[in-house]
Amino acid sequence: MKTAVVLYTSDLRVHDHPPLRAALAACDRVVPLFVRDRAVERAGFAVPNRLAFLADCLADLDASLRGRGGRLVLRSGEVVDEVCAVVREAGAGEVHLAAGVSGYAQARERRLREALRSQGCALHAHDAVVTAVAPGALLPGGRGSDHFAVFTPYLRRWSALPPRPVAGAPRAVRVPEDIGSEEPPRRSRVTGTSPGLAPGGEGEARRLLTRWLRSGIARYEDAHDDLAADATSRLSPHLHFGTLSPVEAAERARTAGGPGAEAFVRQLCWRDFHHQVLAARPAAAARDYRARHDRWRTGRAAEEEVLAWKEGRTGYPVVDAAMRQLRHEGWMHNRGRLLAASFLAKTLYADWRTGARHFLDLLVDGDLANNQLNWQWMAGTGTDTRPNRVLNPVRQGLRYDPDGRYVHRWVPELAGLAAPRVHEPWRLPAAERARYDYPAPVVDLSEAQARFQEARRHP
DNA sequence: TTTCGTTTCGT
DNA sequence: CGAAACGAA
Repeated sequence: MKTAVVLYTSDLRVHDHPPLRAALAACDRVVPLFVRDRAVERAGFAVPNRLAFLADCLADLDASLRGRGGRLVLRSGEVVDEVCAVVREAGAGEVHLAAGVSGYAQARERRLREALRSQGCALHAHDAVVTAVAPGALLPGGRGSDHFAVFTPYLRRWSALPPRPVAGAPRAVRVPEDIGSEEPPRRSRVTGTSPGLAPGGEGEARRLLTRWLRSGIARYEDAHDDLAADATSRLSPHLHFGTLSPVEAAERARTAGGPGAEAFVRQLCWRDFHHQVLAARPAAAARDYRARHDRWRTGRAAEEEVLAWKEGRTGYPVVDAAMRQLRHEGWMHNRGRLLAASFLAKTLYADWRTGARHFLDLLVDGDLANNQLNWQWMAGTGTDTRPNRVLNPVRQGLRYDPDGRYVHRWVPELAGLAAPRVHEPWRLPAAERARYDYPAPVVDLSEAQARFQEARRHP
């Protein structure tokens, strides 16, 4: 009787799950294991929004496994210790998991492999579980480089790759009976979550994907940047927790076809792109990918401005709308992320890490690779070789929220003010402006622009 | 085969 | 500015 452990991390599903399939193919019994990792808590990544979403995911995964005759085993502690303990209890000869990209995930895999070897247990890390294409599977032509630094050539190669076949969910999962498990966490017990937080779980992910492909994706190409249209897939939390397989999402989108599908698959490729950058440069999670020698503003004034940004009261309506959506939903429209990030890093000229951290504190899809590298892209320290792009929040508002509906939704103080004026309320005559209980701009745009250009001129 | 210079282009 | 591709050497 052979037994395997499947360590779940960011892959909380039963469909299209190579580690689970491999374990079932090789062994009679499998222990599906999730460890609430103390190291994740120590790093401050176990935030309410994601803990609540995670609770849904674990409950759903447990239910799916029970429907197949198994169950999910839940532990908490140091991940290596807990896996080793379960391996011992189950007499397992192999452990399967999805390969991860972050420095932490890479170290975890290394430490796990070492610890298990001394117990005579093998570790199998599976590619193309967290991403559609494994980091390092595609490399640029010229020698020396271990990753792509430009998206377009990466997309070309990524698109030409034959996709890994999508694996179905297993019919049966036989789990040894004497392996103890903790109670799964309850979503309702998590405090401090965003009121409009989306539900988690693989079932929800699959319903969302089906609905998206049937009725949402068709207008994605035209409307994905329209803040009020809210025409994005909202699949990001499911991709982050792995309740949805990126391989399956891409495959089913390609089958659905059309320009919307192509634009959506392109976003899945962006996700892989950022993962392969982080896998090759794990330090980029906390340090400039390209040093631009920025002297980010510090001190009292800057801190106050950053606080106004976090609280959605910068006086720039579309920025504030985006920041309030983040607080309320634990999610933000992608266009909102871009303009909010540009505002912090370029207009306020505050350290991108401060903004990235705030996003990770609230985003239900808060993903190290996507979040940190998109922030770096916007801050001009990322892979982009043209570091001086600044998004003007007024122009962004006029362009991506032309009728002001997004601002009206999230900044109700301005609900009575029509576009285009809603994007620059400070230009209202003083008497009229006083009717709206809305702050004046924290900084002047042209002053901010000059300050930024000046700082970049003198490294 | 490998290295180097040139051209193109970048969410 | 600098990555990537490509063709010349």
